[in-house]
Amino acid sequence: MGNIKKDLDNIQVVSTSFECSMTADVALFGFNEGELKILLTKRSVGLKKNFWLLPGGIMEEEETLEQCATKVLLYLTGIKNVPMQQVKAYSKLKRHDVKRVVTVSFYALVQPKNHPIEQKVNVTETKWFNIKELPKKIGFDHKEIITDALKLLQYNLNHHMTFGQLLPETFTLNELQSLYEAVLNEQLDRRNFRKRISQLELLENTGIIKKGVKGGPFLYRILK
Amino acid sequence: MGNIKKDLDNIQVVSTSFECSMTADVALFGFNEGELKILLTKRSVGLKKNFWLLPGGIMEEEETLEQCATKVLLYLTGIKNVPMQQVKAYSKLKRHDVKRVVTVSFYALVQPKNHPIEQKVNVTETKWFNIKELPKKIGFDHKEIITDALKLLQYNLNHHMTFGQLLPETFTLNELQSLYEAVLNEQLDRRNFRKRISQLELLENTGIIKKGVKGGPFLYRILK
DNA sequence: TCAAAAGTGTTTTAATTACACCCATGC
DNA sequence: GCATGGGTGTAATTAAAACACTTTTGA
Repeated sequence: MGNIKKDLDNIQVVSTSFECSMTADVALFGFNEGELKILLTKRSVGLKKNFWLLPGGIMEEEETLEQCATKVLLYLTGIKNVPMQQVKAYSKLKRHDVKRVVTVSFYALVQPKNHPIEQKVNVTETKWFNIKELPKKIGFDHKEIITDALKLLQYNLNHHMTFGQLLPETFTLNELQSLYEAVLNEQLDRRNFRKRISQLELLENTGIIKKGVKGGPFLYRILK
Repeated sequence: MGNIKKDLDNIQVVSTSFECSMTADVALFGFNEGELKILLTKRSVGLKKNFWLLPGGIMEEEETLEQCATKVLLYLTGIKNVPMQQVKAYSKLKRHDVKRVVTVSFYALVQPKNHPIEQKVNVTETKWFNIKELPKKIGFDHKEIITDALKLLQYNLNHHMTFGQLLPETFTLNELQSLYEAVLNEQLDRRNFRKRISQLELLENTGIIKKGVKGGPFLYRILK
């Protein structure tokens, strides 16, 4: 744990305190074709060029971690206007190869089709991966970050029906159920699911029937 | 959100990246006389001399945030060998008066009687406060940190019966119940509580009866 | 017209809640 | 011996799980 005398002196924040680079990493989940996806990038500069990474980048002096997360997502993928949910801080000593970097992870939820990926500077490839089929070469500790983010997403969906922008503004109950099934990775009984959702009283039936799909399902929206 | 061109350049971690002081703050909970307590300190140096603060201090180059949390608790209070649970990162721009400081909070659980407070350098006063009777003048954003830590403690106790060292190694079921009641801030039915606990199958009856208390209650311990 | 998906209720089972008496111990 | 806390079970309620047929629509 280092030198005790020095630590004792430095426990107060003073001008000589150790400083550390901080980054925000974003686990961006998408829902598409009944599958839960996550967006990974390959960078053209810096370390880990041959590894898939979460969008992430360093925090500047005049921004919070939340703002940083929003910024890096925009700059690396062109995606914006997505609420961020903090997950966890990671501070292992050797997690970055060159220097000490502490990262704080966030997750965010979008529909991929609403956010066509913009190829950005410093990025060679950006791709949606099925959460069940992640690539082997994931850089840094981003595999662990993805796992932790998914757990929190599962918890929040299950307990508060928070699915952000994973679905369009109006959606059928079957679309909602298949989202639950993809996120929780389990099959659900249709009637029990609908009963459970309906007694939360968070949705309203728009009265509009979705066209182009057999059965003529109603579209629902989140109750304001 | 600052200068876009500069941010684009700096999204990679490079030698010129912004660096920031980081601290770990510890919400140390104690259980005593049927009440949930939290330990706050007044510092003799630095800012917020007239404010109560959580034990906390800056992270050094060669330690993780978890190690830092362990260290600051030891140096400010003499308390050691307590597992830490990460709660959340706080990164508001003006949260520290002098310079940019990002903190990550942890909670830990002890019995105050096992950890007599050692008056440490840089500390003028250290005191256990009933969680329901916190002082008005709490510095920085530590009030918010306490609230968030308590919520996580409540969740973890309720869902996983994780009460750390809040109780001695052996304890009666009534002691356990009154811990639950203090943490969750609600009354529980004795028979329903015991049924619920017993079907978790996490405790074992030592067969030993606790002396000095009427009724002759059995002592239990956590099953290994 | 037929294949595919939507919509809907009831029964069974499990979990939670409410509730009262006798026993053991310390004072 | 009596006041205090310890220990225990059952009935009632509520929540969760299992389960099948009819209707609607697109192809």
